[in-house]
Amino acid sequence: MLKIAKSVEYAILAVKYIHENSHKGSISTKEISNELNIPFDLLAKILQKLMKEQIIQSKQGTRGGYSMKSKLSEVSITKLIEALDQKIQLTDCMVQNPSASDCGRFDTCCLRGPLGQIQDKINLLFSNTTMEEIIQSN
Amino acid sequence: MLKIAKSVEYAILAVKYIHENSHKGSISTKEISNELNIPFDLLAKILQKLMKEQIIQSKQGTRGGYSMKSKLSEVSITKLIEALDQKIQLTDCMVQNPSASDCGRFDTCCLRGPLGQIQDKINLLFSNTTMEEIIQSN
DNA sequence: TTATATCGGACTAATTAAGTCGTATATATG
DNA sequence: CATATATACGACTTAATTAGTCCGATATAA
Repeated sequence: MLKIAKSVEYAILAVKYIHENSHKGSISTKEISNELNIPFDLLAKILQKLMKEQIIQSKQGTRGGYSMKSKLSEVSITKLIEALDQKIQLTDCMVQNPSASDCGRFDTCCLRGPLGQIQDKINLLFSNTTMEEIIQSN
Repeated sequence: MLKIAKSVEYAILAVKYIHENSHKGSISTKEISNELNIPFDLLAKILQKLMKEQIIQSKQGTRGGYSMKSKLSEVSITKLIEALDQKIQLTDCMVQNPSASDCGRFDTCCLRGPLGQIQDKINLLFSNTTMEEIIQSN
């Protein structure tokens, strides 16, 4: 219960790897995949999404690969989560403007209030944790 | 991502219902199932687990059903989660004594530290929220 | 021109979560 | 004491989600 997506885990590990090997220039998906034991195709999709959000930048073609674009201190876990089209959502009815189609018992739902508060706090935990802190803590 | 189990949702709703209808005596699974639109068999299993943990008590046979056993203020969401054999676990490697079989990259895993801290705080959020507060907030 | 990369969508497999079924046991009531 | 109505509990099936794979296209250094 309350698992974060594997793609988010992989993204954290990959960003760390790219940062720590930045002296080498562009780092290929293949290298990261091999070093971190992350399925190549899956990792490729993840890196492409991080690139679209300008967290990393890419260079195509031979000797291509990825390098950091954003500063580590600006890359929160929340930023990674959003880049990967994921979201923190404790229940089906915890959406922006919930309607009866989201919540089986919309009118009498006693969960949105208290769980909403918890969810907000969880969101803060992730948005206040940056890649800089994660890398320093090792 | 980060969804709580439906069984936990149902448990919260059911405990609320049992409490609010305590004047009627024992409340049957059938009544709760009908009123809250929760699948009967699933709800039955949930209530049995809550009973084993003494959150509610049961009376078998005709006119049987469930009534509250614990005080609302003593029933935290964490208590419900545990009664339902669920647990808060952000990643596969966030277990008590992680080994290489839990964590694909055990030695170099940079997630257990920072995510562990977040997980601890999430645990607190759930253990500090009781059914009393949930019911009052409506 | 070729080998090596990223790009990006469609598809499949695996895992987990949700829900169902069957049978046994308990008990109030006519 | 028979019957209807409940809980008890394990096994099983189905649905949903998540993870992982495949394929063809484009870009580019050597």
